[in-house]
Amino acid sequence: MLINELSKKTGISIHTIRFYEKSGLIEGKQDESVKSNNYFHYDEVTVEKLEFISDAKSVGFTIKEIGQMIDAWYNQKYTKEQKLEILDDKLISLEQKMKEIKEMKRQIIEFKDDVLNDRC
Amino acid sequence: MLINELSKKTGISIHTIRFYEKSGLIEGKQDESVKSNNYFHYDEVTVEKLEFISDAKSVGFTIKEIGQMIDAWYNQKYTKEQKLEILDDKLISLEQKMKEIKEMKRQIIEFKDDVLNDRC
DNA sequence: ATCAACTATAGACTATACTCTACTGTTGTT
DNA sequence: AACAACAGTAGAGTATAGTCTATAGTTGAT
Repeated sequence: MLINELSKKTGISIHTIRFYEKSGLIEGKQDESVKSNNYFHYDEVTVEKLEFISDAKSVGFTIKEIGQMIDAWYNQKYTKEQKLEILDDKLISLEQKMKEIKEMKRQIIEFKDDVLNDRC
Repeated sequence: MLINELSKKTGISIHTIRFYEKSGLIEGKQDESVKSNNYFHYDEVTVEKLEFISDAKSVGFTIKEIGQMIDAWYNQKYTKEQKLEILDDKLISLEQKMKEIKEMKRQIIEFKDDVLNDRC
């Protein structure tokens, strides 16, 4: 599919998709047999990746971290051991985020309690 | 205390503290009786606020959102009802973040499984 | 053949959250 | 009095993550 269809499928703007491509997160390929244009074609794996990017961004991962994860899963840039290390690293950071969120919840509930009891 | 001590106590740089002050998150006060300088003085509540800011930032809240929460707790800018609404709103967004993190964990564990079983 | 809709590239612009520099004035110790 | 260490303001610079504009060429329907 071309970029317009990819954009519609994922809900991510064409500009942003191009930005992700420049950042190395995704990659379209050009049809060598067609010489009249240089249009890029994208496959279902790219749709998957973009969905993953959206999810990963919303939990706070940076483009760089997301790129690492994508490389750890879809590419052959790393050895099996390196891939597992990267993914484990991300799991640990998610655990950390979980803890911080729980603590923040506790804190806000305390704030609420103070508001309810006119202690602030 | 003066800004240097505040910085050392909280581990937040003087520049960043000034940035937070300009952004309206914290507020030092000047000693009216001293005319020779315009040094700002900070209290323990400011230390508390800065610690809260650090925590809130690391769970992904923006300066704006953090400002709202601080206003909801330390200031009289909002009515009791508005304060509770703001805090409840933040609790909901934390719940949402938790869900997303759990889903991302599930996803990464799946990736790991694929790596372990040579499915990618 | 024309024209809207699409594609690509390059680069400018924006928002957020800092981070640093320049400059000036104050305080405290020697 | 001198001077390092600290204080303030103003504004420039940086990194991240987009977002938009300009320009030019391509495709497909009429």
